[in-house]
Amino acid sequence: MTPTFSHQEHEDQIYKRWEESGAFNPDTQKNADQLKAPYTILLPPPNANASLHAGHAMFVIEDILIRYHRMLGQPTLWLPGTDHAGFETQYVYEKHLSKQGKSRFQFDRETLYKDIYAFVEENSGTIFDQLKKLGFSCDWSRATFMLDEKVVSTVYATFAQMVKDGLIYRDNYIVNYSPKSGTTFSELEVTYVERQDPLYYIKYGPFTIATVRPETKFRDVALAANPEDPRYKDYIGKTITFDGLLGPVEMQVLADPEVDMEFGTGIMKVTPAHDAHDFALGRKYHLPVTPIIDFQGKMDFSWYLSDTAKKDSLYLERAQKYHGKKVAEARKLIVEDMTAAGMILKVDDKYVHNVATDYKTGSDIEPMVMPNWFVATKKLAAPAIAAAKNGDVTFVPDRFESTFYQWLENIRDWPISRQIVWGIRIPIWYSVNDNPNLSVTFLDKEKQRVTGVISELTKTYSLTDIRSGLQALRAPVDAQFKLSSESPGEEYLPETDTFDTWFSSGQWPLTTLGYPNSDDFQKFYPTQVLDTMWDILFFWVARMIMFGLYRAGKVPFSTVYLHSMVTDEKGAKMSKSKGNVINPIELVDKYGADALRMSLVAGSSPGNPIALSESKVRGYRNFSNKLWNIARFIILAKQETKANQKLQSEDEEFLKELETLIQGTTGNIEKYRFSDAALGLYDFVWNRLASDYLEKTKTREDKEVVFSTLHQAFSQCLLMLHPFIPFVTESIWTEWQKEGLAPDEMLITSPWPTG
RNA sequence: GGACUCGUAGCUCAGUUGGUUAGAGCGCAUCAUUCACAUUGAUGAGGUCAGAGGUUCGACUCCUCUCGGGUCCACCA
Repeated sequence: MTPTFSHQEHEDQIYKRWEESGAFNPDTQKNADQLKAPYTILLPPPNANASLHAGHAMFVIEDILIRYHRMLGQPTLWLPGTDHAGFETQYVYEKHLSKQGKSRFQFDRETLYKDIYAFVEENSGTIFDQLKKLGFSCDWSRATFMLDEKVVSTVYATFAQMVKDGLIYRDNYIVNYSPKSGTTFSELEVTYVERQDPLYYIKYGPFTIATVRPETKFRDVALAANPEDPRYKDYIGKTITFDGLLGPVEMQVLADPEVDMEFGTGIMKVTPAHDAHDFALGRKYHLPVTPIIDFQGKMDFSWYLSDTAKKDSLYLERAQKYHGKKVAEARKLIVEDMTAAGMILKVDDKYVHNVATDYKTGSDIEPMVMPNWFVATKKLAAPAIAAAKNGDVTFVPDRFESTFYQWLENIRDWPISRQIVWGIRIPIWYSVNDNPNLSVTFLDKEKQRVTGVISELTKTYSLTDIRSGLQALRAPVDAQFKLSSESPGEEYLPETDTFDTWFSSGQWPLTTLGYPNSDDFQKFYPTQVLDTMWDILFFWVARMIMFGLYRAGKVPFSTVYLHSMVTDEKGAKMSKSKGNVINPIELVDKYGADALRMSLVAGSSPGNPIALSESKVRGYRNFSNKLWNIARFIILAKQETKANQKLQSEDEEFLKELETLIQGTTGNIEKYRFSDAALGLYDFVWNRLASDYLEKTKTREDKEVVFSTLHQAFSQCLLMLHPFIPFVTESIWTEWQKEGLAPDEMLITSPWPTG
């Protein structure tokens, strides 16, 4: 044995031996007692084309649990997989395209999908190799990709069931639309940023209204004031007339108690098409929805320009000037014109408000009305709340239980359609005969983009050409549709929207285990622990609980463990822009996987951040070396053991402490106190066993007693340390096997000490 | 605006239902030895446990308030 432990020399071959031994697979795991309850964890699927970051390394918690339960002799399954990460991946691919001077709009959706698939395939696989470097004992034979056939078929079956149960509906709804990304975002994916914008006080006949968005004024459909407001009482229910930039305007004044008398001037305009609050108000009072911004984020005045008959040339000129301009640009022009016309009474330059932005690109979100597929969530949420209340699912740390309720009790319906190609297509088809007003965008034979209404387009193009060049289809909210994974016939065009990523990943426990009839599902569902970071508690964990209960009638896991967020050494969140990202693989190469694993576990507690630093990793590398040298010392001190050895009191006391350690470590793992377990072992081995007992007994005459005590104690420590630092412990075990100091069974499948 | 969380040694953090002189790692200082390990060993310095008040025989631990970080949710045109 070398004087220092060289992780490079051992880690890869140890991993190979574990894998070849069949230990990772519950069907071939040698020590599995099939009569015992299986133990299962699903690895939260990283993006297929991702590479490892420090957050993934935190899944070491799962490896500890898996290895511990494997050593208890349970059939143990840690099922890995990868996510297609719809939006994320398409975004990466688009950047890749733009480097080649191309854009996604040059491809029909089917070709684009195939290209992205190939791209992902080429860039996938590295994440698994990296997880292996960390020593993760996943059953790779069961690895699942989010777009695998078995996943898609289960997702389709769930969707069909939900349609049948009336949980799916189509609606025109105000959504968070990002013109830049060209898709809708859920409430969770929108980031609000504080910003200072001018607040304009605009003259509206007898009133003054305050707004940061003067460009939408042309499509206001009403005014609203608080019924208690004495300033406007007399106007309520009346229609007022005044001159706007595009001619005379007539508008009704509504009374609504939600209007804040304190804000601005106490009277507001109502623009249902471009504001969530106004949309709700519009619904309440049955106001028309009148858009003025299109899906490219440009001003659309065609509603005004289409009828030029009775309009003043000045008005027409203005409308033409604004038409087709980007929102920000149009706002500038409109403010100029309003100022010139004396309509702007005051501008508050210091107005600070929160603006919704696209969490990915940072550009502004436009609230827009569009047809969407929705999941009615109330009925799904109720059983999930009940499951947590009656303890079917518990949270570590438990304070997350209340945030879980808070979210589920206020859950909103979930828009599940995404206007992107990369994902699982919603299995819906529209008959062009039944739906003459389908709006369609496709590439013709010359690869030119054509957009129009299907009843018109079919006069010029064949349906086959439209179908094969299809990019996007927008069906009216009341369109007739057919649910089917395959095309139901010649006259059908497919829905082009895909499911929100979380719609499929929310079914991960069902899809990976083969709901409803596979052996795996019968055996491993429900799983035991779901370990992830708290940031996706709602996105993902809550959805899995809802889907699990909905389809299988049981929560998919009994414990939700919310592991630490890995930060840099100063406690700051790692991010590329800050330049403080620590690459875990570099640390593994330098100090070994064990050292990194210990660093992430020791001193971390669930739900709280954990600071990672190189010096900490170095310290735990030294611990690996310490173990290695204790093992060497014991080999050198090897003695024939005699029967009826007489222990001295220091031996007995030492072994008693070992006993306490075993109980403590076991208890700590069972209670998810991994840091305590790891630090307890660290302290015992280094301080009690090596610095204290080993040093004190060097001069003892009864060497065989000392040897056997040390040998026994250190063996037990190796067993208990194995889930935390598997490589060095297994390496030592192998050396000891050569010396006849360890049994033949590999450490990974050796029995956990019972004390 | 609402909720959660943290504030303990220079740094990063433990401190399990309140109980004797508050702990670890790293860093620092001094010394030792090449002994299985210099990726070592020994010794040591360093904390009014953010502040104030309260409950208690007793508070780092429980309660209230204040100050200061962090996170999440909601969001007023």
